[in-house]
Amino acid sequence: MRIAVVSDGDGGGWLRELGDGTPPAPVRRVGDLAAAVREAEHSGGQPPRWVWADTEDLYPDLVRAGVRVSRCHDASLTEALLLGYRARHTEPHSLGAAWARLHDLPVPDDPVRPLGEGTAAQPALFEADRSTLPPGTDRLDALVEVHADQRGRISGLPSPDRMALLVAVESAGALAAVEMSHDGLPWRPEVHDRVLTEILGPRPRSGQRPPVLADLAAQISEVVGHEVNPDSPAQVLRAMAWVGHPVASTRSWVLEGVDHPLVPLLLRYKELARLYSANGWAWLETWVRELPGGGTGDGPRLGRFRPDYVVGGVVSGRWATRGGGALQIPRSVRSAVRADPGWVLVRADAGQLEPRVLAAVSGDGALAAAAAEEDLYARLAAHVGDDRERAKIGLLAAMYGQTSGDAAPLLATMRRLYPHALEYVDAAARTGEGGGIVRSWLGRTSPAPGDWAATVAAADGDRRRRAHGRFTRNFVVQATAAEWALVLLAALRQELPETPEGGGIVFFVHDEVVLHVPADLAEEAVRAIDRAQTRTRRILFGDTPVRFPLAVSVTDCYADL
DNA sequence: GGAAAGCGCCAC
DNA sequence: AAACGTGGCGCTTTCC
Repeated sequence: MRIAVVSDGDGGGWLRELGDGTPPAPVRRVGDLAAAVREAEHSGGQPPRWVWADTEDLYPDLVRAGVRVSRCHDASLTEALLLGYRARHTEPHSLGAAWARLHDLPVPDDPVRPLGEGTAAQPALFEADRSTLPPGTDRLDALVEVHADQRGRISGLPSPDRMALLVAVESAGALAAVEMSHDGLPWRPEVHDRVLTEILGPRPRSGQRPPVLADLAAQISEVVGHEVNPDSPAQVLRAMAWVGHPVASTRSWVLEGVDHPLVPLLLRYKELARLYSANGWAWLETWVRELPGGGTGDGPRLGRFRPDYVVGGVVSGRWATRGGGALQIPRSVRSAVRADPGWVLVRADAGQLEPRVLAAVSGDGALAAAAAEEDLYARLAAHVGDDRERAKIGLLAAMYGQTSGDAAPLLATMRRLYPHALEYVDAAARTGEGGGIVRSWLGRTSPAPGDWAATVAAADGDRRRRAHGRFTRNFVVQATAAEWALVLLAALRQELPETPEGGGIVFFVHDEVVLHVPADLAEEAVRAIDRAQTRTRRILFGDTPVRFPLAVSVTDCYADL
């Protein structure tokens, strides 16, 4: 059963059951939307699929009210996928935009979502309507109409089941994203502060460098013979030339090739300055919130990092985040990620996901045989007759479109041993070089290049064509890997046991999920992960021999993993 | 004085 | 060993 729902901006809303082929049920007005949703969700039998305009608008308030739903149809994300399929990525995809296109009316721009509008913001129960529908339009009618149209467009596709699955898991991902932002990644502020102080020295007043950085900067200036700001690439470039070692850039790997006492100082400065500016005390204050009452008594101070996830924020279907740099938590501060007392972190990490995906989608028998193994690259090395590291470089080069350096001779070997796999990515690259679009396994579509005629005619047209070929070459693999991760996430939401508030999936990044569960639920969580991964492989690739092994570990601290 | 570009590093 | 895909983001410099 599907139930369309809109909120009234004041805690209540309207619901309407959607029958398959039968006339829709009458509209139901409810004063307490969260209570109505909770009731329908637990009324016995299979829970409904909630049809709504935008998960980011509706679901955070439900989650704050303590309500979780199992399934939804996010009309906005669905519209983006369907527009993308027709290579119309740049067109607005809100409910209002979809409705306007149905009625040949001017299409409104998508609303801009400023930072922190997710669950990170302070509770503001059922915020004002953010609809892009024209004033006076019945929002529930519009939603029902757009939803019916979307289902029709899906069923008209060459592979409707795949797009239906993609829509379902994209929507489930949106639910998971809101829940993860709400629960947050457990983060100990005092551990983070201790790490920073050990590496950088005590926290400085604002505007000053921490002691260790200040000392390094002074040493650098002393070696050069005059004041140098190591944060300025231009000044570092001049300083290197001044000491007799001109370099083309100040990138670390370039400097590493230079033998001069200035180099280790600069490299050390870069490393520490990065930590200070990207994940230093300012980051900690901005992004980690202590739980109310979490710091009482002798216990540790419990905090939460709550990034704002952007589902579908990357063309390939990977997620982006808004603020906090959640996709790049550096190893040096991961020791601050600790389970609460009595709880554990369960991490599941898909190893070698992209080559396995390539084996599955291309149907290459030899690569699939290697991908049936726990360590794909080791098996590859045996095939190729080379060491593991070089076999790995060869395959990655094939997927990324690298042609120079070490990879060139390896590629020829790869092409001979895994012809179908190589042809799969080569074909995608050829399409891209010709200005065409490619699709993932479930039908997510690469954006069409901008004015292609102008691109080709440009002075560097060849370079641009090849760059677009590398993009489409990688897209077919990366976008399908992202789908695998989305299906896993959706399956995991269903398989996981109920946990107390704050438990469940708390972090997700490309091919890795982190759960936070009471210690006595750890074993059950590990079993749930195992069931979810089995379902994921079967749902996506049927009876493929390819395995997608997940490294699962249970621990107190993310740095241990 | 703020926006945008350029650089560089972090993650997968 | 170093130019090969997707991103976020902070700092400096340049532009208006």
